[in-house]
Amino acid sequence: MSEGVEWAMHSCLNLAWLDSDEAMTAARLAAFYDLPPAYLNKQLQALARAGILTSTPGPRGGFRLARPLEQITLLDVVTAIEGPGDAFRCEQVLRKGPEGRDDVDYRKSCFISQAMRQAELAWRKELAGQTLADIKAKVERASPGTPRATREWFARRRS
Amino acid sequence: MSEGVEWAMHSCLNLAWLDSDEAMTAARLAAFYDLPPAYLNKQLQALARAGILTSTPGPRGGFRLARPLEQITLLDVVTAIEGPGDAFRCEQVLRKGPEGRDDVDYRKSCFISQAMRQAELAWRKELAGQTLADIKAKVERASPGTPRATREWFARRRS
DNA sequence: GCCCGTTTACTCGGATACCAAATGTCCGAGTGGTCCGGG
DNA sequence: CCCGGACCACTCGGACATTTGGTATCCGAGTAAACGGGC
Repeated sequence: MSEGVEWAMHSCLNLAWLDSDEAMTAARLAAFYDLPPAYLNKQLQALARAGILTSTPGPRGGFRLARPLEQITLLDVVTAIEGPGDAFRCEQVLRKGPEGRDDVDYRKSCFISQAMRQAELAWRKELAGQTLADIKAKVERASPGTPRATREWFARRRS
Repeated sequence: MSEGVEWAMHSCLNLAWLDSDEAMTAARLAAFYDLPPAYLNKQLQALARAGILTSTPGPRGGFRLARPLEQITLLDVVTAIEGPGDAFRCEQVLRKGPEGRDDVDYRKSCFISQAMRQAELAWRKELAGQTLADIKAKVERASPGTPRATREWFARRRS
């Protein structure tokens, strides 16, 4: 799985801890975790394309959350970065076998494919069951100073 | 996910349909689905290292199942091919943050990491809940001629 | 005919190329702020 | 002092390198069978 998933989730949390009326630059968000700025920008673009963030160019521009964290599941973020395809992609090897037929979609009929799909479905269900708001609440419960510290760090780095 | 997982599972099923007292060559198993022989050999080696297959060199050598299908879960095959690592590998980006500490294992404490791990756990649980014997039974129920046809195909290709 | 040593052909196993995708970087289009001149 | 326009700095967005891992291939070590000669 791509590295950008982790970056995207943490950056979304940071965005949630900032005043939502001001946009945050990709460069600032990258500096917070010492990440390559241009590459994080690429990931944030993916989030924007997925409708999770909104992007505004020009001075005072940047990224901000497109909707409240309660409406952003972990699956949303993963899908935005990794794409909608399944991790296990059935290449329909049965078609090349001696009994293979061209008019059959083995992604549906092959029992191995079905089992793998079922497992990924369980994975997706778990991810869809947790929102970033849940994560945010857990973090604030474990270390209540995080929101204030994060805001202050970005304010100090405004220079 | 690697292509080899699909190849490995189908090849294990084919091995199960053959007389288990004779080993089957990687080249024959590859020819059944028109796969690159040397590359399938590589995947079968991984299965052998994982203890799923046993390999014997020399003439009349090849691969055979190391244990009955009932004791081979889909997770076993996936782990053998993909390795034991998680798909989502937490790079502990929090450590590089302003509040990051070197003596903390963020793979354990980070709530994002926990959530992703929980989802993968559900995925693994689904895979571990199904054995190749279950798949084999489903196939034989859907198309009972498969075992005989497979045996005959390999017998005909013995030349 | 039977046994044993040699040859031989066949298999896995790992070392070696190749290629696609993830990772990382750079520059241009576009926007909003800012500054300056005029009223 | 207030307003309008031009300039400018800043940001995203996509196009362009680089590196890593998956894909594919080839050749050697080792083994068991087969063969031939001797008893």
